[in-house]
Amino acid sequence: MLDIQLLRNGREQVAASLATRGFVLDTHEFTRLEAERKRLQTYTQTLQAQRNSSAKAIGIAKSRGEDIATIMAEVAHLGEDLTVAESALNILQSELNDMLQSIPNLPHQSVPIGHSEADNVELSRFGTPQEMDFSAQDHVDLGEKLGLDFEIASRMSGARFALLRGGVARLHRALAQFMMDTHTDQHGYTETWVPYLVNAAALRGTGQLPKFEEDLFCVPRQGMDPLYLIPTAEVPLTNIVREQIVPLADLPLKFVAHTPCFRSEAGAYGRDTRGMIRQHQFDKVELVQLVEPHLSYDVLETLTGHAEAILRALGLPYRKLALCTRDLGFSAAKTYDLEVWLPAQKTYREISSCSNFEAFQARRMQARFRNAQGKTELLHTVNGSGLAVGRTLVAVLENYQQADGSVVVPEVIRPYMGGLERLVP
RNA sequence: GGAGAGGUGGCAGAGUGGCCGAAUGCGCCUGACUCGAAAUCAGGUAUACAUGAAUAAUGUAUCGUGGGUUCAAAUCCCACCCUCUCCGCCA
Repeated sequence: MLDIQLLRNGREQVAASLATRGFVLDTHEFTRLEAERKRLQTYTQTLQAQRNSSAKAIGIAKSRGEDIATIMAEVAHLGEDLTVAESALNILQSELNDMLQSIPNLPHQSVPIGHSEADNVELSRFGTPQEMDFSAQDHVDLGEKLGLDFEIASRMSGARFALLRGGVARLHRALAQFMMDTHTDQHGYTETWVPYLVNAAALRGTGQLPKFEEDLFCVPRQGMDPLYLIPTAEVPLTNIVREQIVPLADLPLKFVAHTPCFRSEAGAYGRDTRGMIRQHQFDKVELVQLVEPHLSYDVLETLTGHAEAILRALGLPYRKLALCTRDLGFSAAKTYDLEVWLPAQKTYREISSCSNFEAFQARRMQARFRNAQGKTELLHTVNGSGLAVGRTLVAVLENYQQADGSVVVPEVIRPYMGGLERLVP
C-alpha cells in the first residue's frame, strides 16, 4: 500500500510513475473520494465532540443533583445524526481503502522503463552452457526413466502435478537440504518452519489479496473464514512481523524456510504445460529480510547474491536480469530475476526472483521498528527465492545429463545423497 | 469434542455505567543530589487519524474483534476470535 500522503500531495507524479508499469490511476475518482472523506470526517468528528461534551456535562450535572432535562433536550437529535454520519464515513473510508489496496507499488528510480518482458535488462551472466556432443533431452524424457512421473500424478490430481520416486525424489530433497544448510550456516538466516495455510489478512499484508484471489487455492471451512494455501513462504515469513514493533537491536531479521507452494495458475492456460516448470504444487526455499529503510537496497543486492551462491555452487549457468517497470510484481519496487540455462529449451528460465518492497508490505501489515530516536517507523521488506526447488531439479537433470541418459550428481549434493555420484536409468 | 477461567498501555496489574486514555508498580527518559555511581526525590513516558506550514495547538478514535443498549460503555447485552487449565480423542 502506498502512503496516502503521497497521493494527496503528489497525485500527478504518482500517476506518472504508475503509468510506467501499465497501471492507470484514476486521479479524478481519488480526488472525489478524498474531498468527500474530508467533509464527512470533519462533520462526524464535530458531532462526536458535541456528544462527548454533552455526556460529560450530564454526568457532572447529575452528580451535583442538578436538573438535566435541558441538556438532554439539546442532544436528543444527536444520536441519529451521528449514526447516519458515521455509517456514511465508514462506507467512504472502505471505498477509499479498497482503491488504495489495489494500487501497485511505485517502481524505484533505478528500474528500467519498459513495455514488456523484452525490455528487462540483462546485468550479468555466470557460467557457460555446456557443449553436448549429443542432442539434449528435456527433463520429462530424461526423468521418465529416473522416477519422474506425470501420468500417475495426473490420475490422482489432474494436470500440473508431478510424482517423484527413487533417485529423483532423493535429489529433490537433497537440493532443498543443501539450500537450507547454505543459507543458515553461511548466510546467517534463521531456519523457520511455518504454516502452509494462512488467512486473508496475511495475504493482504504481502499484497496477494485483494487483487489476485484467482491465483490462490482457497480452503473453505464450515462456519469459519476460509484459509488459503500459501503461494510462497514469503507470506508466512513476512507476516512474522505483522502488527509488531521490532526493537532496533533485533534488526535485520533474516528468515529462511523450505515449504511447498500452491498456485492455481489460472492465467497460464496452455503455458509450460509440459514438465515441471509450472506446477500447482512446488517446493521453494525462500529468503526474507526485514530491515531498516536506508539499508533495503543494499540488502536486495546481498540477498540476490545469496540466491546466486546456490546456482554457483551447483555449477548451473545463469543470468541476472533487472525487471523493467511493466514486468514488476504488484508489491515490488525493484526486482532481479535469476534465470537458469535449460539446454533442451536452449534458453534461460526464471529460477529465482528477488525483490525490495520498501514499506509497501510493511504498511499493509503495520510492521514497524523503533528507530534510534525512539519513534516507530515502517520496516522495509526484501525477499527472494533461494531457490525454486522444482526448477532447480529440472536444471540439474538437464545440465548434468550424459549421452546414456544418466545424470551426474553435482558434487556439493553428493553428501546429501549418501555419496551417490550418478543417477542411472 | 466436553467443562471451566481469562484477554486492559513496553511489562505486571487495578478498574462493574459518568472529569477513565485509563490507578499503582516495574521498565525507560529528563532533572536534582553526588567526584562518579547506587539509593533517594521531582517531572515526563501509547498509537493512529483529522484540521494545520508545524516535531505547535485542538479535535476524534483505540481497553481481543465485530455488533447492540444508553445522553454516556474498559465496565451492561449478543456473536465471533484467541490464550490457559482439566477431561476425551489423536500424527
